[in-house]
Amino acid sequence: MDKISRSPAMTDVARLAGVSHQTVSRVLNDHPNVKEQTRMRVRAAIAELGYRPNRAARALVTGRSQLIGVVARNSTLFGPATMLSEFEQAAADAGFAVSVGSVRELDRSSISAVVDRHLDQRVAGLVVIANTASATEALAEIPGDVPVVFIDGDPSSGRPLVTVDQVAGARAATQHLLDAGHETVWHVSGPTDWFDSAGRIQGWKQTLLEAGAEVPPLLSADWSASEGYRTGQMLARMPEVTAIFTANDHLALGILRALHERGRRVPHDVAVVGFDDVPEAAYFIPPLTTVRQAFGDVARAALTLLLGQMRDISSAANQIVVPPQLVIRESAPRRL
Amino acid sequence: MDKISRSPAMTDVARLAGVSHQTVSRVLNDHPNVKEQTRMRVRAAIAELGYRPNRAARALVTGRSQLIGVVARNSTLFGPATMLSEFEQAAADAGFAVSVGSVRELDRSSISAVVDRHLDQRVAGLVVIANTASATEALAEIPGDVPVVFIDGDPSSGRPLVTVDQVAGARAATQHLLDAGHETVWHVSGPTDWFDSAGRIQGWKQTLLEAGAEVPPLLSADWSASEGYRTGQMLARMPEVTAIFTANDHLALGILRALHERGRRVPHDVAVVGFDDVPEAAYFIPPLTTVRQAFGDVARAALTLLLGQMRDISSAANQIVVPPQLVIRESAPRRL
DNA sequence: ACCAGAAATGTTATCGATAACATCCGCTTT
DNA sequence: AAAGCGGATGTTATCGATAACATTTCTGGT
Repeated sequence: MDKISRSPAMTDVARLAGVSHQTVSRVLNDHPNVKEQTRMRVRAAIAELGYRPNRAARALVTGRSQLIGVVARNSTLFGPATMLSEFEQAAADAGFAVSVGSVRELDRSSISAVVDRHLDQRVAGLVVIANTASATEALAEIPGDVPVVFIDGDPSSGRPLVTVDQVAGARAATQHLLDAGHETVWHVSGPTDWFDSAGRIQGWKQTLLEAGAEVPPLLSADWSASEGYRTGQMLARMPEVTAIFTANDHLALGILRALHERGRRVPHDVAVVGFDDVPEAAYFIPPLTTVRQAFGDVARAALTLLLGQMRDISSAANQIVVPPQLVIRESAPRRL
Repeated sequence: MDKISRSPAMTDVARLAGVSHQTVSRVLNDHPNVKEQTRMRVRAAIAELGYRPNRAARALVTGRSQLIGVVARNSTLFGPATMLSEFEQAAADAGFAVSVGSVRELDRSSISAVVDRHLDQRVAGLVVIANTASATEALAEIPGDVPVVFIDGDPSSGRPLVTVDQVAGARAATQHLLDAGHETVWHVSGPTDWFDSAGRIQGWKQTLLEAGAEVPPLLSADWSASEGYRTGQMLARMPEVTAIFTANDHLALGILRALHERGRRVPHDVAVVGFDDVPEAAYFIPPLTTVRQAFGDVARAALTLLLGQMRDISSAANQIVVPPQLVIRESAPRRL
């Protein structure tokens, strides 16, 4: 009757199987020195009782849990949200739970607080989605003995990091527009303190310089359709603007509307290229040419790096760069 | 020197403060029977050592952690993603970490697996974002002694639940279109096994019936712009269609494009109302009239219910319904 | 000044796992 | 046949907190 009162513990399994609890532990951890027959007996007992190990107890004694802590800025932006979702899925497949600690701002003290909360939980590893420089500064808060991987952080930090090749994506977008016959390409960037933005600006500028094209003044905005619209209202007034590369698809959406309102046809008068390939980009008016980021690949690569560090903490300092892919649609066709 | 070797534990604090570890525990848990002076001494010792309690140890002895488990379908859909983000923020403010366990499908066995993983972690409570009926079935898997709140689930289940009033939102949208002078309103719904979809369909139909308007055949789709486009291609061919209410904004986007391609002007020929009010809805062509859901309110309400149950498990069975809000823009103005 | 009862603090047991060490057993080796 | 060895298993200590109970120290009332 008191069998029901609480979930079974290792000793209950041991008693039923007629072994010591340590042997049960060995079976659970695939220790080699267990006789096959004993192993099966224990397995049977586990199944019969519906035993499930208590992670808290394990975490207490090993000092590490089956939990991966993620530090991210609280946002519903497509990139970060997708990244989180993909990472969570990858971690689940590997048997890890994911504890999300989001912060309103990526400043040092907020990050420090979230990291501390994660360390209290004795997380097995940390993933920091660090899209601004301020986040990188906070890495000082993270002790050296806990595995960490940065997603989207500062490539020059030397820390293990996975990121999409923003420069290459921007180059592909810009080059595509030049190849279509435009004299130059205007760029509406994201917030300049984001690494993503910086990489895209760099790729855009480099491509123009190499092609000997004029580099127009940089316009920057946040990531919203709203700012895209505001910026688009200006660009629409300038007849010399025939090609625009925007730092994400939502900005592009706002720009498309501003162009539309001013009677400038896309792509006849102005060609537009976005970044991200949000699922609805193919249904903008007109369908958006954009750069797709393989968030799933990034997430899986980050997990792989993290698992590597868990096995051997000194295996750090690997950096993985995932290539993006240009998706050509009507807003910027191959040839006008 | 071995001070550095491991993070300080309660006994270290106790020694420094000259009290027993139990007194430290009392200070930490705001037990009333501690002299003010002792309390301060302990606090000082805590600060000096940078002591932070080990959650695993606490979870082991209390059988419950400072972790809230969320079960959600893996998706980047605006609604679920926003909900998760908002809930995480609310939980963090209340001192809880959130462990996300996402599933590919909301079928019984997947949910059961995720719930088990959460229970292994000895979560303090569970939140199930249960937007389809199949998820509700799986509630049988959840033992009765762990606090649970459903978001978006089956209102008739009797379980504690927080949801947006989908019926009211759909009524507002439909009535708005009727008031603008349309004879009837067509509806493109989401997947019919979602509660959201069902509520919106119900509100739409009721409003038409009460107004004595004809009820057109129901069109259903998934939530994507792609399906919206496909459906829109049909609707655009039917001259009698002058008003469309879609189950979310992305569907509306696809429909807007299909209408545009066929030369049907919005709102002159056809008025369109969406649902969600995604941030970029104001920048569609034309800006979208839609129904805004207060996800933040839902998330906070869910947390409140959960905390209530943690204090007193029998306090269950509260249901909270959050009203939505019609946002009128150009795709369906007040009067044509 | 004394005693009861409450307030403040201390002691010991406990949660459920792994770590470290001890033991037992059967085999090979000499 | 004794010694040595390694595989299989058991025993005991341990992680760091809270729970339960024990003890000491204040109070206030007479």
